[in-house]
Amino acid sequence: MLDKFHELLRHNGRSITRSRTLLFEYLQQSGPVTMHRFGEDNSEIADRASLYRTLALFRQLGVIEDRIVTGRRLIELSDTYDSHHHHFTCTRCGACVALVMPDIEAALAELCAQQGLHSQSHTIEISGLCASCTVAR
Amino acid sequence: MLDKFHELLRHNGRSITRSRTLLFEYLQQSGPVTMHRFGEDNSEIADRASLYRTLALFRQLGVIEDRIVTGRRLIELSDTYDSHHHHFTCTRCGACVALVMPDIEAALAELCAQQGLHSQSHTIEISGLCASCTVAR
DNA sequence: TTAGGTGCAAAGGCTTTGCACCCAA
DNA sequence: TTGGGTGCAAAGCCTTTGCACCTAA
Repeated sequence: MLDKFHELLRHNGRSITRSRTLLFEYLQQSGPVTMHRFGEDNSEIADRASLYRTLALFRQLGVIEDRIVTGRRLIELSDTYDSHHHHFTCTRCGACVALVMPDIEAALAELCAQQGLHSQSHTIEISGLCASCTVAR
Repeated sequence: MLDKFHELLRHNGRSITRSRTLLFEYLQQSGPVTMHRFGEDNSEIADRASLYRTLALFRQLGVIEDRIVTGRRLIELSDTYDSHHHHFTCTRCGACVALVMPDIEAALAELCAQQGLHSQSHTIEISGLCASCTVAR
């Protein structure tokens, strides 16, 4: 994944810098994070202005994507740099479960195709009660 | 829908004011809008501070929801106040197509149920090329 | 060597807050 | 009548920009 990332930078004529590499690695292990958290966790690695510039570059190159989950905006690696999955968020305890759903994704693409739409990417967010909370209620 | 909205306000001990009603009606006919657009379109109806306060109230009462589509944050009525649907956004021309997919939604709920998850709500966002842009390419 | 990248500080914009006045109940 | 709602202006933050210095290639 890191090699792929470096190759992407090279291919786009961008430098492979220490901070870009560290920020990419951070996102790999952090999972979805808020901008606030991202800034706090990486204040040692780069200046705030550079953090914003780096995220802007990552977005432009398709390395990261923004999502809103339960009203909060999150930053996370795009599918190309992380295994493709979706999330179920529990509205009671906040737990987040990863879901893989190849069949449903295929059906979505098919539905689009029927209407002449060429689907390239998608996000699916589900919220509700997780198993423990369903029982606890 | 408007009656339901007024009932919600009453039920929560909030006043039914002219601007709240007008802003609700605006959202009904505008569909998803950016904050920028929302502010511009409603500058005559209320002060900017009131617009923010009204949106905060609408969020708190579950009247509206925020979403990110193609990187932009949009404000729109939640399913309770608008017919439930999802969007396909064209990455080339920005066109937005509403999609209804009852079968896929049922399959999603079923998938969750198999894992002990009780699905309450979901959002599905798809992006790609619309019919015209697929041809134009 | 040099074009792109980064830090620092300042500017810019969006959003929130304080307070006095207004209006729905 | 009166407590919530709104307008106005100021304050707060988050994000971007300008510029000089630094570093990857």
